[in-house]
Amino acid sequence: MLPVTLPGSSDATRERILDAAVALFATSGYEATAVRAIVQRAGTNLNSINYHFGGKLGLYKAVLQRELERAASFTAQLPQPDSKSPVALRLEALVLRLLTLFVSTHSHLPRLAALEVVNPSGAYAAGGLDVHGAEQRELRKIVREVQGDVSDDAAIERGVRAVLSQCVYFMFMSDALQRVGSPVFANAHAVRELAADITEFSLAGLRAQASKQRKNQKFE
Amino acid sequence: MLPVTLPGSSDATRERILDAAVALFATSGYEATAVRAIVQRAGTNLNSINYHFGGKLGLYKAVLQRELERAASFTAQLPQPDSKSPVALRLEALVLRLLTLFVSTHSHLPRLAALEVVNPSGAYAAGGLDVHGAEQRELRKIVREVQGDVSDDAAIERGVRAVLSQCVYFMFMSDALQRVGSPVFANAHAVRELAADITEFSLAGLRAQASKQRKNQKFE
DNA sequence: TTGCGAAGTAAACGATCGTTTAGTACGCTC
DNA sequence: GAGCGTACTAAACGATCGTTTACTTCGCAA
Repeated sequence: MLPVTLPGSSDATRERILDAAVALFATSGYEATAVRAIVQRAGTNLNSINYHFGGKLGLYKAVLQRELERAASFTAQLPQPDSKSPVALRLEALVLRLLTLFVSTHSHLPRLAALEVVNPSGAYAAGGLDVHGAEQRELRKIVREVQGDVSDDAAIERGVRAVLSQCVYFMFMSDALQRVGSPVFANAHAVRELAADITEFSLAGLRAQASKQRKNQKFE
Repeated sequence: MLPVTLPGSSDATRERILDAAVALFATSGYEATAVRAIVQRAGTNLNSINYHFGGKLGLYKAVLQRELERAASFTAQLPQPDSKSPVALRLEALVLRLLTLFVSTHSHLPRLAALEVVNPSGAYAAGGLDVHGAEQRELRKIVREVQGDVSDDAAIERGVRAVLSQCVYFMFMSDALQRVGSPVFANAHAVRELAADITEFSLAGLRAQASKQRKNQKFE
C-alpha cells in the first residue's frame, strides 16, 4: 500500500477529515459517500480531501489504515493465556478476541470490513477477508489440538469454519440486528458471556466432528 | 409492496430487462448499478426501464420479488421429513434447506440478500434480514426439542443463533471465498456433506449448551 | 380508412459526482 | 522586506447519474 500521508499537512484538519470520513464510510460505504458530505461534516473546504489525501481513494485507504491500527492496539491489550493453558481457556480467549474485533461498539472497523467483504472497493488487494492473520493461525492450532489424532487438513478446515462463522456472524449482522430491535451487546460483560457460550458450543461440536471422523476411519 | 407491473407491457422485453438487471444488481448492488448498463446488456432503450417498471427502484423491487419467488419454489421441492422423524434428521434437512437458500450457485438471491442486509436500500421494509419465516420457526422448534427440559427463550435464542450463523456465513462469504480461490460448492453433493457436518457439529453443541444450563440451574 | 393507445426510440434536462484550476493568507528563511 | 512554500479557499470543469419530454412505429378496433 502506498504512503497515504502527503509530505506536509496540518495534523488537526487531517484528523477532522478522517473522523468525519470514517463515520460516513462506515454508514454508507465507499461509493455512496460523497466527498462533499465529508468536508461539510469536517467543516473544511471541498478541496481539502484532494489536498491532504490526494483524492477520495487516498482518504479511504488512510481511514482503513488508521482503523486497522486502532483495532490492533486495542485487541493487543486483551488477556492472552499462555500456550500451556487448557484448550478450553485458550479457545475462549481467542473467541473473545475475535468477537471484540467483529462486534466492537466503539470501532468502525467491523462495518468497514463487512462492506469491504461483500462489496470490495479495491482498496484491499485480494479481497481482504483476512481475519487478522495471527488469530486465524492460532484458531487452526487449537482446532487441531481438540481434534487430536484424526486431525487432517480438511478436518481442520471444517472446524475453523464452524468456529469462525459464529464470530463473523456479528460482523455482518450486528447492525441489522440492532435495526430490528434485537438485543445488542451494550457492555463488555455481554460479549464475554457470548464468547463463553460460543466456546462451550464449539468445543462440543469439534469433539463430535472428531469422533465421527474416528468412526469413519474404522470402516476404511 | 406496491404492484411492480405496469398495466400493459411486453413480457419479452420485460424479462430481458429483469435478466440483465438481476445479474448487475447482484454484482455491484443497487446504487452502483447504472440503468444505462442494464439497458445496454438487455439490448433495449434507455427509457425502457422507466416505461416498464416506473423507474430504477421499481425494477429493483421486481427483481427481488421474482428472485424470492424462484427461490421459494426451488426449496419447496427439497426433501422435508415428517415431524415424527428423529431430530437429527430433521435438523439436517433444515440445514440443507438453509444452505441451499444461502449458497445456491444458480440463484442471485444470496448475493442480493447479503448486499441488502449490509447496506439496506429501503426496498425491503424493515431491513429484510428475515430468513424465510417458516425455516426460522422450525429451527426454533428443533432447538427447543434438543435442549429438552432446560429450554427457555434465552437458551433457544442462543441455539438458533449458533446454528443459523454457520449457514448465513456462506451467504456473506461465498463470493469472497471464491475470490481468494477457496474451495466452492460446485455440486449438490458438496452442499449435502456440508449440511451433514454442520448438523453433527450443532447437535453436539446444542446438547452441551443444555447440559451447561442444567448444571447452572442446580446451583440456584 | 381512420383513430387510438401501447411499445419502443432519441434527445435533452437538471442534479450530483470527484477533480482541477486559480487565487489568497501567512509564516518562514535568506 | 523580498521570495517562497504550505495551508486553505472559491469557482468552475467534465463526466455520469436517473428521469422527462417529444416523437415514431405499429397493431387493432370502429
